[in-house]
Amino acid sequence: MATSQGAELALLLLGGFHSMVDDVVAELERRGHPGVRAAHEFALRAIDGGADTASELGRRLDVSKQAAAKTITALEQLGYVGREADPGDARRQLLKVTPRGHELMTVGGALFDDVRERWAAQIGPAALDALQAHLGALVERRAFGAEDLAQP
Amino acid sequence: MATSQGAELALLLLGGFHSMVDDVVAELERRGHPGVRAAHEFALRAIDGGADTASELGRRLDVSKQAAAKTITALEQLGYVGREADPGDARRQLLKVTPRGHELMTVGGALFDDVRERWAAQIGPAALDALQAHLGALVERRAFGAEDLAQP
DNA sequence: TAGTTTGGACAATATGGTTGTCGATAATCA
DNA sequence: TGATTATCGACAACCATATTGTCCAAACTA
Repeated sequence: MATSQGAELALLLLGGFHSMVDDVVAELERRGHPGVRAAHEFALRAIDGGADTASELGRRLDVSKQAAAKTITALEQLGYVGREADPGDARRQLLKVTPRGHELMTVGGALFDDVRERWAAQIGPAALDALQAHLGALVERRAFGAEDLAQP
Repeated sequence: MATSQGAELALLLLGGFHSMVDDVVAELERRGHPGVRAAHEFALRAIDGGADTASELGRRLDVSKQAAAKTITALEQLGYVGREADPGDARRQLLKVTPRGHELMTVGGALFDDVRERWAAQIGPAALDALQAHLGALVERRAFGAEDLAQP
């Protein structure tokens, strides 16, 4: 029966994601950001976007707060985020993206855009825009979905 | 700076994949195939497509043979594949998809197609076909990429 | 036949996720 | 106000899925 069209599509979506991410991560390594995972990138964006506590990050990333806390620890050890006590709430540890963290976001974002541009050159900018727009319509954005990933 | 268009696209690709897979896995559970992960589905398809040894499966899935072997063990325990000695090569353990395995492939494929149809209804069949075709052009199919996945 | 590849297994390890529990602080409401 | 409830973050135990490295036996190959 050959692979179903639907399964094929799923594989393409995953393949596309990995293709972009592998590219970006490899280049990031070359540009002074070794040890970065795609998940870090996305978590960092979420933090910068307002998820300033571990619990909130967990909610936005749709993972448990414990998982989020682990990611934060990693990000902290890599020097991308800092934590400080919240003066208004003694339970909270406020997260703040460091300058190096912002640098990573900038570089990472540019690299993602590079890949996207390469893709645009291949199938045409209009087609890619349409692809992205349609995908956006299909996938109700759950704030910031960044799960998965692997390869050390 | 908002999220870069490129990063956005990557997230959408991942989100789309997860959206399809979560749906299919949940429905599969309801239809008598509990414990199945998307990775199993894809591995099974690869095996049925000719990856009849652990090493070969690893190559096609682009993971280590050890990882492939573990997947095979899982698939075997779930009753989806069988192993038998290769009469022509004493090192090999030949893999064979069981009838239940084929049943899973059929049902799983249909479920993926269902999701795809729902998507087609949302953005129009032509748009979805174009999306898939373009994605296919961008992602040089590496035989059968099925990595990632998570949530127990 | 000697040397190299290959298939599969085992062990150790890493990553990234999960529950569950807990103490401390905040928030709510009776 | 004071008691209950909710939330934050941390710790522990665990699980799933990968990874590398090592190893042996079997199969090519020069």
